[in-house]
Amino acid sequence: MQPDRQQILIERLERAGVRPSAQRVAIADYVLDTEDHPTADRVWQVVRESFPMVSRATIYNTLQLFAECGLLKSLVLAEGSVVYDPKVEPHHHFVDDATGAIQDIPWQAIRVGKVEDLPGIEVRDYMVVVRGTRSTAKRR
Amino acid sequence: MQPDRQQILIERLERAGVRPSAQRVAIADYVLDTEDHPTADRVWQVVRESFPMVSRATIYNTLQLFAECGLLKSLVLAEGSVVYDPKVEPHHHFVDDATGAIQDIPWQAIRVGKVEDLPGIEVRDYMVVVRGTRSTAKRR
DNA sequence: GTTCGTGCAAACGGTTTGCAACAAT
DNA sequence: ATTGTTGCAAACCGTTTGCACGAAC
Repeated sequence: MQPDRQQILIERLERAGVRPSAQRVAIADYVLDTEDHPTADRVWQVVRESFPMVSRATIYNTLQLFAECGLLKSLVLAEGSVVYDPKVEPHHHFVDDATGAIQDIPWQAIRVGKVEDLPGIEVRDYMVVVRGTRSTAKRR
Repeated sequence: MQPDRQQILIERLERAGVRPSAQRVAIADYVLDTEDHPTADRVWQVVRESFPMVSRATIYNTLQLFAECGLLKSLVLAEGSVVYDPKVEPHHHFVDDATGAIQDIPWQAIRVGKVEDLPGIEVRDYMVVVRGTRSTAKRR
C-alpha cells in the first residue's frame, strides 16, 4: 500500500471516529473500496494476503464497527451470510440466482413510487431486490 | 382441526404433488395460513402444540419441500434465519427495525418502474424491502 | 419389498463471546 | 492506570445430514 493511500484511509477512519489500528487500515483498504459485496470470511481471506496475522474475530469486530459508523452497510440478501457494501448511499441490488453474485443497481435506474405514503410506517430505508440471471443475450 | 379443514389441506397438498402425511398436514395447517412469516423454529413450536412428536428435521424437510412445490416462499430478510411466507404472489415487505416483525405490503401499494429494462439482467422476481418502524402517530 | 417419510443425534458453518495479552493514551 | 484492541479458542445457534426404523404403496 502506498503511504499516501494509507494516509487517506487513516484520515477516513479518524473522521468516522475509529482509531486507525494497523488491522483496521488493512481491512479498510479492501472493504471500503470494493464492489465485491464480500462476506466476512472473504474479507478475511483477502486481508490475510497483506496482513497474515489477523484473526477472524478482528474481522468480524471491525466490519461491525465500520457498519455502526456508517462506513459500510451490511446486507442480508441470501441465506447463511451477511455481506458488506461500502456504497452507503441508497441503491438497489441484483442477486444472480446462478452464482449468488450481488450487483449494485443505481438508485435512478428504478423508479419507486409511494413508499413514503404507506400508512402506519415510519420509513427509514428501502431498496428493490431483483433476482434473476445475467442474460447471455444482450450482455453489453 | 375440523375434518373438513383437514380434507381441504390434504387436497391442497396432493394437488401440489406432496403426499399428505399427518406431520405435513399439521405443518400445513399452521404455515399455509398465517401472516406471521415464521422461522422454522417458530413453526416447530406451534406445530408441537397439536403434534408433540414432530422432530425439527421433519419441520425443516417439510418447509423446504413446500417451498420447492410453490406452496411457500422462503425469505431472507434478516440475519440468522429464513422465514416462510404462504403468500406466493408477488408482493413487497416491511421489516420493523425494533421488533424484526415482517409485514406484507400489497403489490399495488408501491409502483415500481423499469425493472424489466435493466440491461444484461433476466429478471425472475423482485420486491421492495422497506425498513423502519411502525409509526405511533397515525396507526390505524 | 421397495420407496418414501420420520426421528434422533451428530455434524456443519457462520458468527459471537470470554478471556488473557498487549498497545495507546 | 485506564481504556481500547487483538488473537485464540470455545461456545452458540440455525440448519443439514447420516442412518435406522416404520409406514405406504
